[in-house]
Amino acid sequence: MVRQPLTPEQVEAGRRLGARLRRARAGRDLAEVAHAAGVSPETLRKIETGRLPSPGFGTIVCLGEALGLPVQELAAAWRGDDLPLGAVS
Amino acid sequence: MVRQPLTPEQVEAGRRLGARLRRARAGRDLAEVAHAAGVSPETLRKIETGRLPSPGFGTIVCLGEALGLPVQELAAAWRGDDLPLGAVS
DNA sequence: GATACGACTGGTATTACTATACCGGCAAGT
DNA sequence: ACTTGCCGGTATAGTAATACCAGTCGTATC
Repeated sequence: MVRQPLTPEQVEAGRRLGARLRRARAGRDLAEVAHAAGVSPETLRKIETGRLPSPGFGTIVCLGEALGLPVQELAAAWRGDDLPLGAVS
Repeated sequence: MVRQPLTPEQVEAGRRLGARLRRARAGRDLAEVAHAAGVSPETLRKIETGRLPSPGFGTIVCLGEALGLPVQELAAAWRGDDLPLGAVS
């Protein structure tokens, strides 16, 4: 085996992570935040919409910094330990 | 542009991250830890040696859990905010 | 000393995915 | 209508993740 496709669970995790990031960004301009984090706007948008389910570690760290969001939060969102119930939009 | 190669800084960051992981693993068997984290031993070895400078976010989260290492620590190692001086083996 | 065992290393190969860019479309605000 | 910002689709270079292999080092065992 070489590299099996992402499991649905990983895709789900990516979606949670993206939702968390989007919520943290709130009003700020997407392109602005992306630039501050050192990633392209396109990439950030795809992460937020869950189309990049498992971004690079550094990418997430930089985004967390740009958003003032602790990495721990993002890890929790990724694992799903974050929104135990139907929390939030 | 499509995806420019990793910058030397990113490679450096990957090396720091790998070193941190290796230190955290300490005595434990590499294969055992890798299995616990849900990654292949080969992959973990490459991360530890810095040959995978920018692993997936989920990969690092799982490894951190398997090693009992907070993600924040790993993020700090990645950024270099961790070992200000010549700290440690 | 030679052999064997165990764990780590560097190299190569392969597939799936990331990160980026460009496009046309759609909704809201001016 | 025009601009601004987000969206989904497509395309592409480069990487992640995995596997296999041969070589090395240290510790035993013979």
